[in-house]
Amino acid sequence: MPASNEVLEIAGREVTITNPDKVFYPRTGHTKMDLVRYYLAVAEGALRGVSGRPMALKRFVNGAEGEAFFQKRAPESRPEWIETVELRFPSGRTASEVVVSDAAQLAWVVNLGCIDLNPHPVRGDDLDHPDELRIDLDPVRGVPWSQVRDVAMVAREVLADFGLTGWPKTSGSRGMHIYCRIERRWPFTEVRRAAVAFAREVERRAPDIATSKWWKEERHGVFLDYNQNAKDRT
DNA sequence: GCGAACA
DNA sequence: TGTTCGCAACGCGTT
DNA sequence: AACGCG
Ligand SMILES: [Mn+2]
Ligand SMILES: [Mn+2]
Repeated sequence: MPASNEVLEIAGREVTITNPDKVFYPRTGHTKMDLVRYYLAVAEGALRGVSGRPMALKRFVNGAEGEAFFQKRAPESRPEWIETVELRFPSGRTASEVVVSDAAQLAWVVNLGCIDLNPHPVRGDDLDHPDELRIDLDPVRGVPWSQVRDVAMVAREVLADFGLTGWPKTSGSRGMHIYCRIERRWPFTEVRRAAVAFAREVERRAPDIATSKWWKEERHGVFLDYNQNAKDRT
């Protein structure tokens, strides 16, 4: 296989795809270029989820079955059309994270080996006030998808009681996220408090299938991971 | 995945 | 020109 | 402060 790169013209930018023929999905033989094409096909929906939001890069440089690593800081070498925002941590350290808002930027992060996208629940212009409350459903090993769905339906009832609408999506290989748009009015600590209360209420209504216990050992069924709403979580 | 260092 | 090597996170809860 | 967790 020739190792020549592929240069795509996307949204008026030239995006280089390195190792386009590299197999990223050994079971099916799909390549890195296949993944790029996939993301371009679904770009409208993908961008709706990540646009304007800083994101952590989870890089699978050796394909979907290889080990991944997280990267918060945008690579130093990048096109001038890659946007970043500077996050500041309590430690005083900072990180310039990538903000993807168009298809060219999307293809660029996919080329880095990003298979799934991990945006923060904030917009780049206000890093301290989330506009999403995230209900993170993490099934413990062995819990069937149907049970994740059942818990989601309970979550929907609780949301409805508060006049909120949830937008579900798959997350990882077995979980689900339910995103709820909220006003950019509360800091992370307050949004997280709401998530804790929400998790406990779902657990109260469906104790046989849902849990809000932090320790793995104490969990049964589907874990409502309220800490997903803490700062610096994606 | 990539740039730097090295043969 | 080809190969090797180092590097790529951090907040929060519990004890 | 160290560890579990994602
Ligand atoms: Mn999850
Ligand atoms: Mn989680």
